[in-house]
Amino acid sequence: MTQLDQIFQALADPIRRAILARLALGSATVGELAAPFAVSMPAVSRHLKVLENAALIENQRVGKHRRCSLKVPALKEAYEHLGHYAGFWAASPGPEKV
Amino acid sequence: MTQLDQIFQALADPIRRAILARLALGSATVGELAAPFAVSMPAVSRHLKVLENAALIENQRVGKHRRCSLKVPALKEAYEHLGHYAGFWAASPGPEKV
DNA sequence: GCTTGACTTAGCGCTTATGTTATTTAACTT
DNA sequence: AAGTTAAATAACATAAGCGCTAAGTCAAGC
Repeated sequence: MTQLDQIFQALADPIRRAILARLALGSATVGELAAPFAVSMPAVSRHLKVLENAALIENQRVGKHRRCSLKVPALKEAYEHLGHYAGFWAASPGPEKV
Repeated sequence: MTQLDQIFQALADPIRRAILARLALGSATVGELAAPFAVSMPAVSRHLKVLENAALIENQRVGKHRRCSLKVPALKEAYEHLGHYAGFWAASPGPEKV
């Protein structure tokens, strides 16, 4: 599984995307990240591991908490991959009124 | 599974990304798309279905061939989703020389 | 109308993903 | 030292993903 595979795979889950969106506002602990979701903490812990393996986040212990934060380069890589297709929608306005 | 889930899920496979890259050059039949890969035609057929369900491609029968082509809006949607994070790498140069 | 050619669908096996609860680890608290 | 809190890991169940071969569909050509 390549890096890009892992990144897109990680992005393919709504909880994980929500976690990234939350982290875009600033770092957070695992508990804080888990709170909004109706899944158990272990489930969130594993989502975080998926994100970490994709290099989308990193974390660091702070006392008994673990503080997670966004890791930008992987996001950028995915963005730039899709950017190869940018010519298609740059050329034409797109389906905004379709 | 949301649309965005399906799009990113579809993008998480190297064969499917290669198929999209190929289609970026122009439409192609299923056989043409399958040729470069060391997997069976049914496998490619299912990859195409995944891409189709994600609205990343569409296809149309032409005689006994099926001609596939890129569907831009879904691609754009994924791109724009990641674009929300663009501020992060726009602000700082990024790890190009790290 | 039967065959050929281009796919798709079905059925199977294997691996990966996701969730749960229970247990463990690690670090602060008293 | 014992307890509490934060999070990870283990063990398990279920579902989904991806591959294959074999069989079905459907338009073209003879």
